[in-house]
Amino acid sequence: MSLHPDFHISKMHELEQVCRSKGLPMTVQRRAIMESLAVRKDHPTADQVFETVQARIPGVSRTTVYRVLETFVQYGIVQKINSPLARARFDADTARHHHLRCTGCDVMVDLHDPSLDRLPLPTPVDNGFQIHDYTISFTGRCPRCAGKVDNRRGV
Amino acid sequence: MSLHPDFHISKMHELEQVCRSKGLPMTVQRRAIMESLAVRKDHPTADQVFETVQARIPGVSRTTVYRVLETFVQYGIVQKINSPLARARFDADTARHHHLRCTGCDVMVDLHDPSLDRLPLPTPVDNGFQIHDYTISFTGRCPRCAGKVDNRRGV
DNA sequence: ATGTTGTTTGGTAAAATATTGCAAACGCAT
DNA sequence: ATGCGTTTGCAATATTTTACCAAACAACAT
Repeated sequence: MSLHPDFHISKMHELEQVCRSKGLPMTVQRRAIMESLAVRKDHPTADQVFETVQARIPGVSRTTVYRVLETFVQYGIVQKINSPLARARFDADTARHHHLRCTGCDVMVDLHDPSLDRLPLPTPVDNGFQIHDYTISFTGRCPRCAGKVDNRRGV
Repeated sequence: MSLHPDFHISKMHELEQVCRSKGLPMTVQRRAIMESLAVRKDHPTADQVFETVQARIPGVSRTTVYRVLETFVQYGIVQKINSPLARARFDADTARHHHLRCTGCDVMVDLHDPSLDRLPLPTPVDNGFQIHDYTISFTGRCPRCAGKVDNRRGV
């Protein structure tokens, strides 16, 4: 377990703090959505979060889940993560870390590795880009898919 | 210009070779789609490619563009690249390189930097992942957006 | 406890994005 | 030119995401 075992608990505290300091109401939906995301170690799409939240709040609207996730991203307590697939994926861990995606089953997990967190940031050269941050996306095979062939070559 | 100035020309040769060796017909659509992608320095979505191709082949179908891009990805002559946004983006450059995305306008450009291409690959530890490859996604501000505030915080 | 206020939610609709099935058209080798 | 297998375009469909607005809710002050 690379993450703090009580990660989702501290994440709920963070949510409370942000809501309080920004004057945002702490709704049951926001609570359930954050907890559903923070207890997972994969990086679900908005619809996958919706399915999980539905089990806890039967009448919840899909719209709400999409909207709340975007709100969380805007307040910096959830991040959208890099994926070449077409759907956005979300991650409650906003500290710098990296991701492993299995090219067999598309599962995504975290990689915390301090030695990868101190890459020298490229400086603005010919393109003039000011670089602020980065994440590394590793691709490979999870243990369950190690034997199979890729279902999505090149992705 | 970090890429070879005749990149799109050699890319067309590569397409011809792949089609020939795999027995794929070289259609005008495939030619136009590859060229439309290869001449760009940004990394368009399938629909953006469709718009460009439309200008050259007025009756082209959106379906064809989506389909051909996926075919190119399967044959390894185009890659889907990492983006936290919801839409898949495509890149005709399949050599290892990295990407810069502006958090202001979402433009994506390449970063070729050999010193970033030899990162030590993490070995399977507790998670058992066999890592094959990686790309680094840098975020920052392009020259045009350097002064503005982000339109998508945290993305 | 109760009311007030501003925000959020749910539901519907629709926009945006992506995929499928099939007949007609096309590329390529002969 | 002819024939074969593949690709294309179209139309329909599926999937993912956003917009709108009346009703419900959270927070705070009574």
